[in-house]
Amino acid sequence: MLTLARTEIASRPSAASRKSEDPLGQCLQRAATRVTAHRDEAIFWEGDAADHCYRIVTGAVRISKVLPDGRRQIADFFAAGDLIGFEPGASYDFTAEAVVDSVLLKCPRRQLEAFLAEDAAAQRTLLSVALERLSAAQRQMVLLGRKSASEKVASFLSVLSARSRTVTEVYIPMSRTDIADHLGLTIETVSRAFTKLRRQGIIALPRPQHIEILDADALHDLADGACS
Amino acid sequence: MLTLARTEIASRPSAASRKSEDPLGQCLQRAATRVTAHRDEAIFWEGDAADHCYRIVTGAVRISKVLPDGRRQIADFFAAGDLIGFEPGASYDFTAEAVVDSVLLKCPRRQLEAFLAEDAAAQRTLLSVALERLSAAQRQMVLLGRKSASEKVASFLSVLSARSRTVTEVYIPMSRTDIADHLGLTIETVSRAFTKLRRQGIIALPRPQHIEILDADALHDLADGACS
DNA sequence: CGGTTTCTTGAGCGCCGTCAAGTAAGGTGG
DNA sequence: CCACCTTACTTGACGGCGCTCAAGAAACCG
Repeated sequence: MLTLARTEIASRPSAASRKSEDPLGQCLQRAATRVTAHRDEAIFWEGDAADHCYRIVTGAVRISKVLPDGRRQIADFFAAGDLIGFEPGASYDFTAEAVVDSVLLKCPRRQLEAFLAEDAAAQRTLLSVALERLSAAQRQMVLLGRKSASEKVASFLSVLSARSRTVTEVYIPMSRTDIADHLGLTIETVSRAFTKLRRQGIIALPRPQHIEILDADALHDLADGACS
Repeated sequence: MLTLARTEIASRPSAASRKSEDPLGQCLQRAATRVTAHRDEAIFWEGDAADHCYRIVTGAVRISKVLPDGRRQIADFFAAGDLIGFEPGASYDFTAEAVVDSVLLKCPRRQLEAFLAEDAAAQRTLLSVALERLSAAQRQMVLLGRKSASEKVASFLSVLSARSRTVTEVYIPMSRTDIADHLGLTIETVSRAFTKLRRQGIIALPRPQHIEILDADALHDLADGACS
């Protein structure tokens, strides 16, 4: 089936996803079990005991927090190669759910902790990953706090295209609801922003989950807030 | 002078700020030089070569990113004991400025890197700090993306009081502009939110930079989005 | 005490959220 | 392959929260 391949976001060029800098790989290979999570299925919930870490093999995962009245914020999306659920405390402080049908390696936390205690290089890699994510989180804060709806959507597409294998043709695995909850908007506003970008000739939308970037420069300028 | 003591935010109860879990201390003591930064003075700029790390001795520091047209987002505030400027890449990806006159320990990055390579415990501590900050960043994303102006200000005061030595009387070292840029609001909206909390009897504002929390439960409920 | 900066308050507007309807896409069974 | 149903996305009208512009009040400092 070609569908599975198309539903994947390409891995980010982060340290952990490259074979040559993947000291966690051997640990996970030995101690981990293979699990699957179907579309919209939870991998773990915020507040659960953080007993396991997960490495995404195929698919895509969203991590989110929800307010008592249901308002949701998706902090980030992850793809093949990424590690999730390695927590500072005893319990997960966000919920992780599969965006599309996904396969993961499930590794006991104690096992990973023990491995890290003996392998300084692996620990250093994990520190780099954490710092990289912190950097991404800060960019997302600028987006959420200071960008307009159009700029938010342009930024999102910009990041997605950078992660994508094909730069101009980008497949969007997540729903408009997920995009809205990631950008601090409503689905209607996201949809209107897409339409606006299409009318400006910056993107084409052959199908809702399939965009083509027609003017990359304009998209990036808009994303970086360098437009009037 | 009592003023200096009053202008400090109390240190967070993070791992790195406690003496017993401070393996970085000895490294910094040996290799670091003492520097001062006056109110609103930059410690380093986004894009500069990240050659040094800093540990705050006294005072308070804000880290921020600015869009081309001047829109600013303050990602976080730091206080005595906190380490800033330890970057994943070759250059700083945010600007650090003193909120009040501050004293810092300036340590060459190479020195710290070398120290970390030999001390696994210190590295583990740094990983914990990074993960803790990532967790805080995710909470801030919920705030920026999904909370109302009143909820944002209530959350801010809630965090500030948790970090403060005295729980009910809280000193606010930063300006309304800083608060606004941290919460994704304007100074006018921040001011109006303060007034609203005062009229609701949740806080008192004897002076602009000095608040008293009269109803902690109501403040926390509002901060957590558990109100109508 | 005067000057400067910071904070507060007010009036009006605009972006985005809400509510509602319409349209397209996808999946299922005949 | 197509009718049917369900779900997801798009578009429109309207209102409200928060931004903009402007003035006034308070705090801070020499």
